[in-house]
Amino acid sequence: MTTTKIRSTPRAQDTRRRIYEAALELFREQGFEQTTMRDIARKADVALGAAYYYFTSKEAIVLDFYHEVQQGNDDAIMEAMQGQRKLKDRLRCVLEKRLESLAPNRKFCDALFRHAPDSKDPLSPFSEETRPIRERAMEHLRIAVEGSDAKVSADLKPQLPYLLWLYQMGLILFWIYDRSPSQARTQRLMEKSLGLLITLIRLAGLPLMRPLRRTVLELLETV
Amino acid sequence: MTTTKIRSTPRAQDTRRRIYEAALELFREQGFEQTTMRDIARKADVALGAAYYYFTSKEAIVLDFYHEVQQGNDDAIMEAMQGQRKLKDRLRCVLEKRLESLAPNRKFCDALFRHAPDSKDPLSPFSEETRPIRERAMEHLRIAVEGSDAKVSADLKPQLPYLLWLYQMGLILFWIYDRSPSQARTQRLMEKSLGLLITLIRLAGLPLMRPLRRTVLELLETV
DNA sequence: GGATTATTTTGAACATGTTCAATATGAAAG
DNA sequence: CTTTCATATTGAACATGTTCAAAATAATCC
Repeated sequence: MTTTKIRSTPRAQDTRRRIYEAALELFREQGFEQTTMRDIARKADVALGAAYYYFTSKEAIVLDFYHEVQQGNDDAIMEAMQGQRKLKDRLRCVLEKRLESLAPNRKFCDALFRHAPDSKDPLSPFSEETRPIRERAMEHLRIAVEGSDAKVSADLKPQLPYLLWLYQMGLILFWIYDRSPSQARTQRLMEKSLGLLITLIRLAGLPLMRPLRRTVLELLETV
Repeated sequence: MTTTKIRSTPRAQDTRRRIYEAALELFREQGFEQTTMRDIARKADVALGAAYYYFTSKEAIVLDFYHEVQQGNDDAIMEAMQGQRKLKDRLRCVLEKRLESLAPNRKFCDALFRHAPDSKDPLSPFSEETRPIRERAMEHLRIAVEGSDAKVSADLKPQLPYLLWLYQMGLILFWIYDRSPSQARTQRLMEKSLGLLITLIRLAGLPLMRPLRRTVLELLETV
């Protein structure tokens, strides 16, 4: 990670951790925007500059958090998928676990999408720098497909994880800004869109759809 | 518009205009981020505060620009569509004219999407405040469909302008960050995606697709 | 243990978006 | 022409993300 210092004494690790945790707590309470780097430093009992010694920017803290969450949820996702064979159920596992793990910190997840469209920005989900995170997420989705009983046409299969990842990011984005109680709308959207997705994947397998499928794949090539 | 002062003397209008034009020129030269409100004020020969007397924020200047561009291109779009009957061609007209009108200022259009996902933000393309702009754009797309020889199933028709608008916004976003020479990739993407779009609309008309179409429309209801 | 070097910590300084109280300007009224 | 009042303009002040040179601390070497 760009934001992680490799050489560091245990004491430094501790300071870093203190800053990280102070930040998350404040973000959780007041949101990302409302929280000041000065607030964070004060709460962590360090000088302002220390925060920047350990994190390249305010947003980098959130990225670290995202990275950690993903790591911590690796096993949970795999386990949840164990019993499931149907693609829809397997995908739902991945999506639900992902949202679940972000949930306590939903309030500041919007920071993750701040620089999203610019793939040159190191903090964008599409950037080179965040590739490891992205690929790990895609790997889960690949496994969800692989371990299911769904038939996927051979030419679509290699692109599917990326497509599903896009879908997942879209859903997360919707969830972040979903103001309905308990994000019920996201839940509904997930059910409906999962159903649609499965139908589409199934339809895409029909011989009749071959030209259409080809067009979609070509399109992907361009993007 | 929130950013427009209604009561104002000709002199004020002139000052406003001066600030606006200084801003656009600087944005064009150095991009949105790089340009300082102080730069703008200096170039317009006014004090810093004056800029904020006329515009609620730096981004509001860009929004004004977008508004103006849209207005100025109304006729051009309608004219361009005149001769065309095929839906694909008519849509291409709308998209191309839109990009064309933004092109000289492509460099700072990214500011338009800065607050996009938060529909509560006044500057978001999805916000209540930008509704007039959005509806005007959707109207163009509605006309593009209406005046074409394409058959659209009755239940899809009312939602189509919104869907097309989303599509258009996506394309603009891609275009803004398209680093290929002359944005050739956007051009390719447009052709391919337009083809896909037409096919989808056509397919959606088949009786066989009725349940699928219903699902999509339900999905839209949720969003 | 003292000197040297590397790491960590500090806080002042900077840049910039934004606010606002004070002032200047010009139009309307008397 | 002076007074009055709304409008327009000013620039200082503020908040906050970020940088950086200097100081403090810890680790390493002789």
